[in-house]
Amino acid sequence: MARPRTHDEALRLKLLDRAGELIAADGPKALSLRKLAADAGTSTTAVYSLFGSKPDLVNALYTEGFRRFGARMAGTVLTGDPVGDLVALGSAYRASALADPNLYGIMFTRSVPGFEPNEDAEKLARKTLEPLEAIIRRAIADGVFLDVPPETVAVGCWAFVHGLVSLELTGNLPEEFDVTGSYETALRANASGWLRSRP
Amino acid sequence: MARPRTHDEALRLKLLDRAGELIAADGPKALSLRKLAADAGTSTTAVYSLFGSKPDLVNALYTEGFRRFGARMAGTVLTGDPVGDLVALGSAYRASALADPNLYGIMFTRSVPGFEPNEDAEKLARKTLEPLEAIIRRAIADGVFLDVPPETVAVGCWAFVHGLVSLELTGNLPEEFDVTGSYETALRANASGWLRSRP
DNA sequence: GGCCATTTATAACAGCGTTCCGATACGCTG
DNA sequence: CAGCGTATCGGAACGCTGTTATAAATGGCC
Repeated sequence: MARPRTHDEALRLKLLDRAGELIAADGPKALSLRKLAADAGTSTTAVYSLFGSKPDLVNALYTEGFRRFGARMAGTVLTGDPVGDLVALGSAYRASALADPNLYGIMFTRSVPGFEPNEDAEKLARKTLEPLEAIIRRAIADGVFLDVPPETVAVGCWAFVHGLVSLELTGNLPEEFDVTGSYETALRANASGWLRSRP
Repeated sequence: MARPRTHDEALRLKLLDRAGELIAADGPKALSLRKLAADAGTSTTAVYSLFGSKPDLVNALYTEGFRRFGARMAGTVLTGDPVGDLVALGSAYRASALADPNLYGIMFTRSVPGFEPNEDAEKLARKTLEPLEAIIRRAIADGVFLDVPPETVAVGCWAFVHGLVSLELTGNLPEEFDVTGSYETALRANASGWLRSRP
């Protein structure tokens, strides 16, 4: 019917790879379609026929970011102790964010102006929180956590780690503050707040 | 010695006001020096002699944002009950963010690419958290909270409200999630995690 | 083999932050 | 009061951005 892409899927991957590198190196502001196309040995219009627009390209990065992130979350080994498991999940969350801070910015803090994830990408993003919700539902059912809506607890835990991580990444925390040293203590305190009774 | 500003302080305020309006209306991306200057009836170079650069202008907005924010924080009435007071402070924090979400983005989530607050602005920002730290120091000294470094608790509380608010503002929370309804419950749970013993 | 849709590259458009230039207008000095 | 020096201001230009119109090249289908 029509001319197939001469550059094929290979160019698509090359562009995504290079886009990730540019963002990782100098932040989201350094991602320019012109530079990206030049680095990949093509022209800007190729990006447009492959992705549609810059936000659409960022959407592909967003999706890839959540794929990796979801794998880390799902791969965390759990013990059955709700508080301990929430701490473990929180640690994996931070490790994931620190491993690729600029990708984290795209995924959670809208660091690329004008980009909004599409519906599919958002659905994938939401699915990565399933391990968290499973732990909480179980803890409530077992009578270990307070009997409140599970989403309230899940959002509370998520907000806590997201807040800590994003304050850290944006440099809002005082320089002398030792995040790594306080992180688990704080995670444990936050999770303990949902316990029905103190251990 | 030199020619004083013909436009005086009046233009400076006019520019800042209009800049705030532009950002409030269409987000940080809509703040263009050209449009700003045109709206104020002057030219872009005036902005440069008054502020130095676009980031410097944003720094002025940042400072103004923290001035208002600090006033709200300091104006919160406290009762002496640590958990209740932390909930009250957290509510004031969210109210402040919802009142001017785009300003909140400038202050806490680096929503303007290329902007970094200068030292004075950062010092002012840090001072707005003093009411929070006072409550916590008192609660630890009174033996009501766990005996951990106060900064750990303060950052933990701050991270929690910041996380919740920023997830809400960036639209990352599921649409059906009722933030207002869960907010105080979650705040209370988070603060309770630091209690030495359950009430 | 020729049609046709589609990708591709070149170049243009509109916008951005910033800077150079020349003119202007003020404060200080004589 | 005159004039110099200097900071400010408006207009135009520079180099960059995302996006798009135009036109050439290309591979599948009849």
